[in-house]
Amino acid sequence: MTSFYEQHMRQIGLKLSQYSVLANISEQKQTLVQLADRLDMDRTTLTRSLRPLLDQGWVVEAAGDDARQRWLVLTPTGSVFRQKAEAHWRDAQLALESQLGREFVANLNVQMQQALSQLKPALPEAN
Amino acid sequence: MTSFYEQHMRQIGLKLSQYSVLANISEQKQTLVQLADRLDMDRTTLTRSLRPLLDQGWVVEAAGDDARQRWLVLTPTGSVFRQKAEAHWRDAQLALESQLGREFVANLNVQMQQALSQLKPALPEAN
DNA sequence: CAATAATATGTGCATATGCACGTTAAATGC
DNA sequence: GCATTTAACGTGCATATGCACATATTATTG
Repeated sequence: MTSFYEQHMRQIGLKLSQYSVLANISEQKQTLVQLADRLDMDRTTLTRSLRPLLDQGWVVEAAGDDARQRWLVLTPTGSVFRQKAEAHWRDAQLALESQLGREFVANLNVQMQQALSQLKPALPEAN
Repeated sequence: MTSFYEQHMRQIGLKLSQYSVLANISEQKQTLVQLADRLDMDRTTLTRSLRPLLDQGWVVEAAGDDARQRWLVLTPTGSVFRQKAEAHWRDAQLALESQLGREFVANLNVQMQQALSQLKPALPEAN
């Protein structure tokens, strides 16, 4: 399934993980750790997925009162690109649904969410 | 979920992928490609997962009439170890079921199988 | 039967990922 | 107010994976 999405996102030069980040940054500023928590991904992996988005100017880092933190903000350019990316994401979604059935995919999403929330507390090495 | 199984298999020094191979070799000889197909995994990844099993003497390579092929066979020692490994696998399965519910896991298995079989023909880059 | 195609396999290389460690800065304890 | 602990972050290193390529062997075709 991921390779399905990868194929579609490649058309605009994004890895799936990069889209995932872009889609969750939005305009409200967040810290790296906050974002990593939200995405259920490793903090250091996020650092690396983020780099290209910073290089492209879609995301910028802003300093706050706490000098350790780096606030991440989606730029206007990033916002425009994000909309474009979302269209491709929806294409992928539709293509996937045409293979598996709309309900099948919807069910799977619910179940994966459920599995994640129930398994996460049981894993000591959880992100 | 994989990390769940990894934890349990680590107790007998196996990676999940290695167990997966061991569990599917059985005593009937197969080629690398046949086994890779059965496991839906990349041929070259299988080569590498197999190495430790060969080193431990749980699997041996036998030559046949076709000099290109290497027939893979589970040894008696391997068979004994496999049974031990299967016990740990079942432990992991039970632990997982205790977290998610027995039916939930069963359903997931069915759905994953279904998704795989329906998606695979649609992917040009499928293994 | 020679030339070409197909098959079975290993290996180099690039990439994604997570953990251990280091560094800087804030918070807390006494 | 200084010492210690905690927090936020980057980076080195190890590993798993898949693709591209190389090699050897069998099949096919003219």
